Amino acid sequence: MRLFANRGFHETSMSEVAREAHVSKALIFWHFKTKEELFVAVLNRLLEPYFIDFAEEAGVLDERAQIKKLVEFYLSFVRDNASSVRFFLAQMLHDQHFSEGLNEQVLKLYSGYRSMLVELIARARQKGLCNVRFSPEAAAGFLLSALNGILIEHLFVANNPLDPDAAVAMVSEWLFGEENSSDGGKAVA
Amino acid sequence: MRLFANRGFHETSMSEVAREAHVSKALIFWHFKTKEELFVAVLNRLLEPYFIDFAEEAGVLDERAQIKKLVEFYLSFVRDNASSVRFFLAQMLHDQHFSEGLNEQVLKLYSGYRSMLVELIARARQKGLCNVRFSPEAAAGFLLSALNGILIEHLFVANNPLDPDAAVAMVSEWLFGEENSSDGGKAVA
DNA sequence: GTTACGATTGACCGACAGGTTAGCGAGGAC
DNA sequence: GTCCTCGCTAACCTGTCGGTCAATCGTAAC
Repeated sequence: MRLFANRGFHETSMSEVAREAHVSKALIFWHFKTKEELFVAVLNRLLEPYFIDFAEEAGVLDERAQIKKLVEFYLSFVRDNASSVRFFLAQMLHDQHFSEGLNEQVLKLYSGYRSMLVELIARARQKGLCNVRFSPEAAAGFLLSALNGILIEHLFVANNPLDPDAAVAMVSEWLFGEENSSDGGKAVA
Repeated sequence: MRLFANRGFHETSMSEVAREAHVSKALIFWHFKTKEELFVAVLNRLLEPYFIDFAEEAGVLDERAQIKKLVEFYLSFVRDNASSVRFFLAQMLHDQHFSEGLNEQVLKLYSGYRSMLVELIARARQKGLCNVRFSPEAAAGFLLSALNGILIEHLFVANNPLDPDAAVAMVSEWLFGEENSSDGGKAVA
């Protein structure tokens, strides 16, 4: 996992994997038919932390708090798993047809997250908590774009702290009209 | 260029390059000392279209129009050069220390774009054209995040048209309070 | 104690990688 | 005509790649 994640598929040789794992190369080929098979196994293992049960975390929170928690969760996850996120991003960008299965899973995750957002925003608007003019779908899409933008800025601009709280504050302001004392915009920039 | 851009560094062999170029492999090694040297030459060639002179395009437009043009330009470029953008993104994500020179150049481009945005927003605010509350830096940062978010959605979600006009409309609304008839949010979502 | 079987190994294979080298052929200088 | 250089190539070199295979080890069943 470490080798594949740090150096990618083509730059990692089975001999290296065997050496680092302190087993013979032949043993790996006994457990996994091909290098690709091992790689997709690694992909799936690396993908596991991405599947979390948000329902249990939601609990008795109201929609506004749930949305904020969802956003905060997204950004904290990216912050804490930056290298993994970077790896998957690079993998999907590069071998888009080699890793079709991965693409599929990630897209499922992503659309799951989006639909949660859409539903939450819709309910919030119904309750009058949310004063944004767009449709829930458009608002969620816009929100996701912003989150992804923050994500890639974090990955590329080296010394970027990625402060989830500040971002959540901005989102709150935009979505709920909540004013907050701190300078919300600065962190995103 | 085609081989490296489509398949990446490690998946492209010098023999293939030679075959596609209808020359001998040795000739390539006569012109370029190593495979890496050829690759960075290719990178620089592929990067050329990214350097454009925006000043000439700005002309006599006011700040509001310039900002809109800048945003529209960014998105149109991404739309028209999607595969190139994808390649560079993947390259920078993957070999972040191998392609340090590339990283540097791209970052320079990026910060140049950002500072143009910052300055334009600052001037627009001075003239009272822009009613956004944030500092110009924060506004530009937020805007760039949104643009990057749209970019990666376009790259990953397959059938995503990336309509620059709709995005520009959204930006206008956010930045200048311009209302427009079309449903702006839909395209971004 | 023998058998059976899954786990494990070192030695090995053909293919191909990046890179080198000896030399060929055309053309300008003299 | 001879020489020299430049652009170019076929053939080759060495190392490593993904993958195979016959043989061995450990252990549980009988």
